[in-house]
Amino acid sequence: MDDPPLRILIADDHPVVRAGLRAVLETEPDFVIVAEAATAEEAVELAGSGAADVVLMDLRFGGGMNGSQATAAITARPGAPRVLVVTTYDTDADTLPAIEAGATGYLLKDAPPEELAAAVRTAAAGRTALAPAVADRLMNRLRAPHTVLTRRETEVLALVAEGLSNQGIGERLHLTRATVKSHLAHVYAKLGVDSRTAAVAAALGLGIIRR
Amino acid sequence: MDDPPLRILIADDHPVVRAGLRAVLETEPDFVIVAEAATAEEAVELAGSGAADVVLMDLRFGGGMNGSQATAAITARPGAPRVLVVTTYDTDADTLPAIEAGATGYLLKDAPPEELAAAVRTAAAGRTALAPAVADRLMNRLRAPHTVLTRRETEVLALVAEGLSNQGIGERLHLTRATVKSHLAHVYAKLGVDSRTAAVAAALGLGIIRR
DNA sequence: GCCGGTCTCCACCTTTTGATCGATGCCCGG
DNA sequence: CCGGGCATCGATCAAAAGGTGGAGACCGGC
Repeated sequence: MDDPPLRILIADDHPVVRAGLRAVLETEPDFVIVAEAATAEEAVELAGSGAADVVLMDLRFGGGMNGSQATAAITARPGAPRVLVVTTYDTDADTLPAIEAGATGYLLKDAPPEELAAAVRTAAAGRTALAPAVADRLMNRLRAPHTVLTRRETEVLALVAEGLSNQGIGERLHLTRATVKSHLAHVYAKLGVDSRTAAVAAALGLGIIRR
Repeated sequence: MDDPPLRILIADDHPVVRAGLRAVLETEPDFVIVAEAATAEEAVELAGSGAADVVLMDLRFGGGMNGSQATAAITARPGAPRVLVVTTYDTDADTLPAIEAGATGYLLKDAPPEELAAAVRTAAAGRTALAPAVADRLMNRLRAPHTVLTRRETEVLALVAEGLSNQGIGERLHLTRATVKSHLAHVYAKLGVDSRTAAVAAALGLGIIRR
């Protein structure tokens, strides 16, 4: 084993998780943790210096840029390191943007240590490393092509989810009641529902809106 | 420093988090990690053996018993160890049951290592260790004494959150529309809202209904 | 240059919801 | 045994939401 070491950058806002990933990965003799980042911005900066082969990226940071945005920023550059998303969350809302952003893999934090190490090697080699649960969902996604709401529709729907009336939404967005209703009618059609509450429920399930 | 060591049990379904907590806590010379549990059931069993002074408890496990239930099971016994909840989630839906279940403290995983160690000592001494964010919310909770919906009201509200109409809810529960409306009127009053969608939003925030 | 999607708005009509009065029966605790 | 909370229903009325069938303006792509 005289291969060059595999250089890893850990990006997570939780000190405990950083320590955990470090502890798990350092049991592999050819892995070297070259840096840790506590914010997405920091991760982008450190990844840009070319010091790492693989970035382990969390998706949610306390504030500011999120993990998907950071992933996009990192992978956009030539000669960028591979980004392996390691997160707690396993929903469409989280996975899809991360994968679109150019993540090489997506693991869940409940993965056993060996799987984690194996995924890092897979990612370093440029191949995709997906957690089984994530892989499953992606397959389903391909079968049922996904609902795309326009920006305006999503915006209106988000306000519906906050309990506002059409009138209230209109005032908030400087629109008439008619326009709001029009947007909502389109949303209902796309989601296959026929009431605002059902739309909110469906959208929460699909990860179109959050919380 | 010839104090007896402080014996700690780590309960979390994520290997990475267990490794992280272990790594962080082992920097304290008088801390000893006596065991790790990957399920809530395992945690209850290990805590019952009297081998630990403090249990670090996650709230969400993959399946089966959750952390609050495990906390209740552990603290119910005489001579039980202190339970310190350490989790990612910071919502009423998570904190309140845990505290009611007898947790001595509640920390978030983004706490800095020193704070974590300090909290373990505080908990071991039987004093309450709360993350600032959690403490804040508890204060608010005391000011606005909490909403208790009756079983029927909660049941109706849950169906509203699924997008059913009053008529549909009535059919599902074998009630007339009038009864459903009556229950909902009470729900609105208790939650301080005036529409079904707002009620769903509020209830999700308060953890009265889930997902 | 025209087509399609998006965003904006209007009018008319039906259905649903919410608000406000009720009423009855049940059960539990003081 | 009586009050109060709970659960069940009724009726009425105004407001909101949803359905239908439009229209004009903008913009990007073929």
